[in-house]
Amino acid sequence: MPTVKSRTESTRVGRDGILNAAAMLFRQKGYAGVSLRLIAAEVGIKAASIYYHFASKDAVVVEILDAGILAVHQEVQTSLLKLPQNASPSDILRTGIRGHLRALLEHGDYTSANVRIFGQAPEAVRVASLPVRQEYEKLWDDILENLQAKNSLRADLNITTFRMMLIGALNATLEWFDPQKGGIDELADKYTDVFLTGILVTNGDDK
Amino acid sequence: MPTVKSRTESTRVGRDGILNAAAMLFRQKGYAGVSLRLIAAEVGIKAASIYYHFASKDAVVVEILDAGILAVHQEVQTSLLKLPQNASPSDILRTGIRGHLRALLEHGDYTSANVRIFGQAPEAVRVASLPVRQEYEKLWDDILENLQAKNSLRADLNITTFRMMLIGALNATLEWFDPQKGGIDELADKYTDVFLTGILVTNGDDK
DNA sequence: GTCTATATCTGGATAGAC
DNA sequence: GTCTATCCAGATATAGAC
Repeated sequence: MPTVKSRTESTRVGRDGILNAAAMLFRQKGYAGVSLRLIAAEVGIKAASIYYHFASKDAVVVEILDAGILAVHQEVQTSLLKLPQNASPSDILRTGIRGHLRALLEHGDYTSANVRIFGQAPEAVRVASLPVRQEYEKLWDDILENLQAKNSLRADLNITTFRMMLIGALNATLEWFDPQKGGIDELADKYTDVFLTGILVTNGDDK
Repeated sequence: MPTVKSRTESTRVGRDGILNAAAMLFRQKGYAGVSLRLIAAEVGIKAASIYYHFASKDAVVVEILDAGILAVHQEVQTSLLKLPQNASPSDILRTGIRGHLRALLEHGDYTSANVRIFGQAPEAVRVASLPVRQEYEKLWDDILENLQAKNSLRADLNITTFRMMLIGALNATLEWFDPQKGGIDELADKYTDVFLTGILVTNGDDK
């Protein structure tokens, strides 16, 4: 797995160069749409050279999937840790949502590739990347359960279902988000507002 | 394009049989993961025979994409038309959401295939299926704009952004929904509740 | 660490028999 | 309307030179 440092520097050579190029291509074309020849061409080497660094195409894919989840996990977690102790439930959710969207839409070839190709990858690949995935899900479950225990979230809200709804909605932005038409933080605010208080005009607001 | 009738009967022969088999396979394996040989094997014919019915693999894909959107469109639209004239904003949204989820999760090889492969298909295929897609988006925009004009939705809600959030969230259920663990209508209710009024405990409810 | 060369397989697509 | 046979491009992967 590439180090966070080398990845943010978008290394174009060696092992990390292969992973960076592969992540970008998988994000665009999906699992079966990317060949080792294509990855190699992007890096500037020949396909056979990839086998010096990786045992197979799927070995490359597994590393990209794991790195993608880890990147969102870290972004969300460190954002939350920077919050003051007395942060409100709204602040906590807004910060988590913003962190996820930033990791996905801002510097996210690995994260985006994960969202795009997880569902199409062979069974063995999906199984191999499950543990890292489930840890991220647990991060959100913990956040949400904490808030519910403090009576900040509705008692009848099913945390597991809402977590899947939330992550699904956030990941879906990948299909249409255009940085030209609006910032990530503005988008995070809009999503947070809907999830927190919904879209209905509140009855009795103007009484 | 197959007729609705033959599609619900899951025809296994001829032109419609090819489309049915292809839709099921594309849903599972994505655009590049499905070969004409695989489709043919599923139907019980040889790959070359597909060319009697279709000009190319992408011709098959385009028909599946269009049929998938049309199926959701019709399900949502007819559900809404059955509502009484005095249906509440909540009823309208709940009905639309339930219709979309039913089309997607219940009898939805075409609809599911659309969600899965649209993003991976070649440019030409995506362009070809854009008009039908945009018509469905307009259906939702009309619903939402009507409600906002009646002052039922918050005035500051951006309809386009919310429509993308809504459809994205609904489509994402495809990745994890398991009919063994809960019904579609219950899921639709949970999603509707969150979208309508959010997840926060309302301040002042117990005053 | 990357190359050339190659083995083996599978992909979309076409020609022509039946 | 489906078949067999085939073309050719592209896929993963391996062997061995440099």
